[in-house]
Amino acid sequence: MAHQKQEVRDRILLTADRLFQEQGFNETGINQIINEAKIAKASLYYHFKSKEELCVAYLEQRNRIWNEAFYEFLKNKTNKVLAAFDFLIDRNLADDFKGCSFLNMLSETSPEKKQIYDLIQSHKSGLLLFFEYELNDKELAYVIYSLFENAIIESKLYRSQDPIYRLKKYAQKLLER
Amino acid sequence: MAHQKQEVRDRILLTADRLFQEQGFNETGINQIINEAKIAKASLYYHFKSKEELCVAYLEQRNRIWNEAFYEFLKNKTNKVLAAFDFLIDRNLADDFKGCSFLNMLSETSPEKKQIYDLIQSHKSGLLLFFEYELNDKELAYVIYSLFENAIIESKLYRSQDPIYRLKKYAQKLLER
DNA sequence: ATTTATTCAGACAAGTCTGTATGTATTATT
DNA sequence: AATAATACATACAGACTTGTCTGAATAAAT
Repeated sequence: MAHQKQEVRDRILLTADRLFQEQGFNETGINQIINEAKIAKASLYYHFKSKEELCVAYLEQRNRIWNEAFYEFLKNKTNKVLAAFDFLIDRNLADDFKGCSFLNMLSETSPEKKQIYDLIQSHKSGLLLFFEYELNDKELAYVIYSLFENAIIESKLYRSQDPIYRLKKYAQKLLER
Repeated sequence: MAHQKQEVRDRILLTADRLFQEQGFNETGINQIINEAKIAKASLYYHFKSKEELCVAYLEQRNRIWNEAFYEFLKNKTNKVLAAFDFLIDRNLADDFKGCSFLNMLSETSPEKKQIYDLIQSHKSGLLLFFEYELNDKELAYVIYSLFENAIIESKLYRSQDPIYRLKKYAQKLLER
């Protein structure tokens, strides 16, 4: 096998990752991806047999990247639950308030695409699991998780970090009981 | 002015409303709308000068329809805050778990479309205002509002009413303090 | 050295998209 | 009855979409 194989495949995925986040899935065409990744169209279809398959690979990669960054960020934090909210602030600065890639995809796809729904579900389940693990209280975890999710959405909608600060504070109060 | 004017305009909006919800905005073409509404393309562009303008009218109408149904549902309920969660269950049954039209649009548009962002913001602000009015406690209202929002999203993602029941129960506990 | 895997460039198919243009027919207002 | 508003059908422009195909070039594996 050519040693460039991974390189080209990765370049496709990295470019798709960036464009899907910046513009959304349906607003990003195959042609734009191959132009910006500087690869031939035939090379894309050599690695992915359809745009949907590329979408699946994208979500898998996104889940990996997000989790790595998330747990890396929380590494040296004492209160990881509250620190999770700070992570959102960093992300908004990095991606200009594009919001959650998985929720964005959820709005751009349909339940018939089972593989895609599954990946979104498993990303969100993993996140909820984190809160459950940290809090040892499933009910409280689900509430904090909801605040966390809404913090992402509201900060995207208003293009402001304020909702995050505010919801973090409310989360803190709930933890203090 | 022809008395049919409103009729045709309404038929366009009603059809767009149904299709945008069923399939999403970007997945719905102008041609499908005019076919299903049984009107001429020129008639659509007579009433709306672009698809984006149709989008704006759609969101305005959706906000009206949603609020009417919402407050009608809550009319005879004693605990309106908790009843709001029951409203979500009804809506999921009616629209087959399509989720929130405004959040769906949020994922399909960009902040440059200011008018659209504004309409989404004002819909969500109105909803938050409802909770604030009912609860007389801005902090609690924002928390319940977050549970409500996440109830919509999770029930869509898992195509299940369970998240709503669960989050309603947690909301109830928060109210009881 | 030969086979196999990978990448390239780009034409092409077959369809979609939004929006415009044309001309006519119907309806309402004055 | 004359004028203006509305609605019609439909062709068309021009750009876009995903995906296929061809044929050659390069690189790796055997």
